[in-house]
Amino acid sequence: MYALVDCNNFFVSCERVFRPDLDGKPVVVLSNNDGCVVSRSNEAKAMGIAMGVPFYKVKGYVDEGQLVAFSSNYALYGDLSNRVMSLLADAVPEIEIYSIDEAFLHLDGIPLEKIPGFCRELVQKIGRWVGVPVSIGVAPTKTLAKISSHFAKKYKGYKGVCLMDTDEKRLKALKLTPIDDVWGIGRRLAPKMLAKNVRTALDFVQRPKEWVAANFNVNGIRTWEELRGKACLEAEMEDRRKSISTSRSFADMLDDEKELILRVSDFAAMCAHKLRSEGSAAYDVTVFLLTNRFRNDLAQYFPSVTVRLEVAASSTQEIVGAALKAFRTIYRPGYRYKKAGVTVSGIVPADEVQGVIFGFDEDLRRKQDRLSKVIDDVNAAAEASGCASGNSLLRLATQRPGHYADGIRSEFRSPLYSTSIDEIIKVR
DNA sequence: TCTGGGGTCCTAGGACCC
DNA sequence: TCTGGGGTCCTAGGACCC
Repeated sequence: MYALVDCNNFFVSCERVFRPDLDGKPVVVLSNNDGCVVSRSNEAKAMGIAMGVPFYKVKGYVDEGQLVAFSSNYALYGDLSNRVMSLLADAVPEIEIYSIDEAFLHLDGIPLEKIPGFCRELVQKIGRWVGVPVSIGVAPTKTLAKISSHFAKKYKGYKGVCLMDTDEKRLKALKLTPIDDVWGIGRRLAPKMLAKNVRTALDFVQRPKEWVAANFNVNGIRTWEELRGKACLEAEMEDRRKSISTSRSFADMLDDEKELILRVSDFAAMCAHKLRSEGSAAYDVTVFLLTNRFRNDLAQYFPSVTVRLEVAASSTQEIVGAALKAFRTIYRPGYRYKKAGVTVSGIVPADEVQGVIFGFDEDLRRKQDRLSKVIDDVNAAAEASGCASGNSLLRLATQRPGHYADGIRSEFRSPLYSTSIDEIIKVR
């Protein structure tokens, strides 16, 4: 059996850990730049606030005092996520962390009759020790465990744990699950299903396999098998990410080349830092620019280009250098840019990088890597001591001066309750 | 006025090879 | 006049997820 552990309204719940006065009240958390609603308390959902709605459409409620909004605080959510995940990892032999707020547990070895008690204890432990409410769905496949967790979340009677251990329960749950709530059926497939008169998960599993194969690709067939109780999504135990991105929308549109160079340099430096922090190096550096797609009255331009390095790199100088080279080939004056980003891919372990290319300067590479390590160490020490936060005390001259969050709206940011030493002292 | 960010996988078509 | 068959790799675009 698989258990899917899912944190309820995760970002909102994280904010409430330090603001218990907000329990039972309508609360939302906003995306970067205070753009969209990305997490809602049950009370906010009940007000009709949709997932992903642009914030300006509901800001009126905040002004009237009917709704509390928070800018996103990823340092806080990341920290609480780590705490939840480590409790889970201690409880079972195998865990797959699926996202910041979800994990699959493999329950092999736990007798079926003990699973409900085991899961309820986990729910209570996480509630007591971290303060975040979680729901657990248990079923023979991951897709069914997802559905099971929806029931655990939706109906109070389950007390946070729903077990789907018989065919009877499975079919009943499938009947109550609209097809677009199924994991793997998204924005495009759902209308296609409805057009073919498949309205619920039960309608889908009742179709013959040949019908599924004729109408959908292998993912459709996998979803169908999973819903019928045959597990076909294996553990993806990849320990190394295949790509790393850093991108932001700007509070205002930018057209100045020099200003964009500062931003692209920052994004590239952040990618390089993330690469080093997991002991990786990358061959490919992609830069993209986007104009404002919501402004039909303005000229649109969405260029993207990838530069391939001869030898995988992770130093700030090399990644930023490649990103600026890429930027220069796509930047066109006369457009107003709303967003830019850098992605590094072709990721390999840093210690397997070899300088076998003719003309590759291994001595220079060693110096660059040593300099990057010094930059990381100094910046980490600066941040820990509170004299520079959120960004690098040490940075390249092509990066922006000041805080990296400058020029990005975050009007409703909560304090760094759990990761800033000053805040931790206050809370205690 | 104001509309996020970070990932993965699959597939079709083209380039290239023998 | 008549012009094969089979394979791999890469890429862009599309789909999905949170």
